[in-house]
Amino acid sequence: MSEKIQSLRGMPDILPADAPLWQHLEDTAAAVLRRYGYARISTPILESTALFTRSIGAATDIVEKEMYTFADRHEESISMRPEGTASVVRAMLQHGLLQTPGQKVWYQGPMFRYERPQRGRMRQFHQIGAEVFGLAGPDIDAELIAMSARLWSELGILGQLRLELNSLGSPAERRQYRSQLHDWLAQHRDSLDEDSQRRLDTNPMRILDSKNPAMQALIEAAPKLSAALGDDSRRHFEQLTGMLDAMGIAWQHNQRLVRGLDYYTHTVFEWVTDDLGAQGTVCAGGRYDGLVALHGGPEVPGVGFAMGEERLVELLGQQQRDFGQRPDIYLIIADPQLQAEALALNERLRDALPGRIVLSNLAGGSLRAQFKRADRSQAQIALVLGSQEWAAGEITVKWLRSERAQTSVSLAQLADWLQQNMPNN
RNA sequence: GUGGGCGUAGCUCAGUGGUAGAGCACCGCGUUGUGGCCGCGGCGGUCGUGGGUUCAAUCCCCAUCGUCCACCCCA
Repeated sequence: MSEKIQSLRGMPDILPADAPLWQHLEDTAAAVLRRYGYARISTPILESTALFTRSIGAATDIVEKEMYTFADRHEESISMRPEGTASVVRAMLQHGLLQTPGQKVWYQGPMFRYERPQRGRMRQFHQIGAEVFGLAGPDIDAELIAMSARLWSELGILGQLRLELNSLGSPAERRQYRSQLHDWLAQHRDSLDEDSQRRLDTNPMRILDSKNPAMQALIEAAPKLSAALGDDSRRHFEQLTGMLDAMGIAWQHNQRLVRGLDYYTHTVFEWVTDDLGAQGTVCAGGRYDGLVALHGGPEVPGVGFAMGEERLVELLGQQQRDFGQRPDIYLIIADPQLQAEALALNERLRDALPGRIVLSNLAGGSLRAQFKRADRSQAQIALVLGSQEWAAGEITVKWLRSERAQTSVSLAQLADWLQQNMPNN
């Protein structure tokens, strides 16, 4: 007796029942991205481990303990991508696509992080992301954020989200603030909780967004990041917020928003909801001006974001909308002798009505059983083909979702008749 | 990696130290050419797995795996 094999922990199947939600999200996102001039890029799931350690930061949790890393058959260390930006930068650079400024690309696909699963956090999860290269000004930051806001609005979830915004300044300013913060926190080491003491030397800025209530007073008293910004950084941020205001996009300045990845500079932002439990960030991004150079490329600035599809799908699922597409026609075969004729008839209908969903009853069954299946399929119309109809060159049309009277239509005119009589939905 | 909750039918869950039930779903019949509502019948479980206590364990104990939620981290 063999044991049943199950899917790996944290790697869920996405079942047909949820497919319409995913399809709606991905279709909507693709359409919005297209309207802003983004082209799709697809990169491999496996990359050199060094790509991620270099860009995400060797001291981050993602690289330290969450990557799926292993040696391939030639003992090269390879990793499954934990996020999308590093791969996109690599691909753009590798193919010389950064020569012209203003490249806009987007991607969609699975990412992998070895974490303990919980609501909104899986080991295999999916992101849709957008990246823009070669534009340094706040205008593209603003357009990028506006594009995300438009997507939320088209998905009907804008009201559940709030935009949090911050500036990390230039790499130099960020570095300087980091050490200033570290020194200040080190003086208060005794007031830090266990987690924060551990973070003090590895990633002191992360202490700022600690959830521990006992830490809040200390965090309030700590030196502010905004005070460490130079004139250029401050102007970038002010121009960005001015543009957001002009576009009517509400935002909040969250000085504790520091983001997890090492490569961010200047603008960082998150779209957050209270409707998903502890993992409320639905989309996050920012500017990464040093990243391309870090990978041996020219000094090309970049900015982008990534959204978590699982989290957005859950949000969409909370609204009781129906994204599924229902069949239009279900063909009932009243006489088993007519199976071949029935299949041929439906092929002709599919030729004539390309926009319609046309089902054939398969595997026989009593008329009663076939009607039951037709009803359950949610089809608008049941067609009944039996020996009586066949002899007369007709077919029976029965409306399943309305009280319209059952009728007979000649087979020769069936496609035209359906065209004229079936409502478009 | 840490803490807590939960594992009984496809799903949601009851239940008892003497090897199990409901609702929904599914199949059939009531109508030998008509679905939905209703009625009747049926299919379906090694009670997560392994060990221990006991005459006897789905129930008690231990371990293990899975799952959910939170911490951490992050989309």
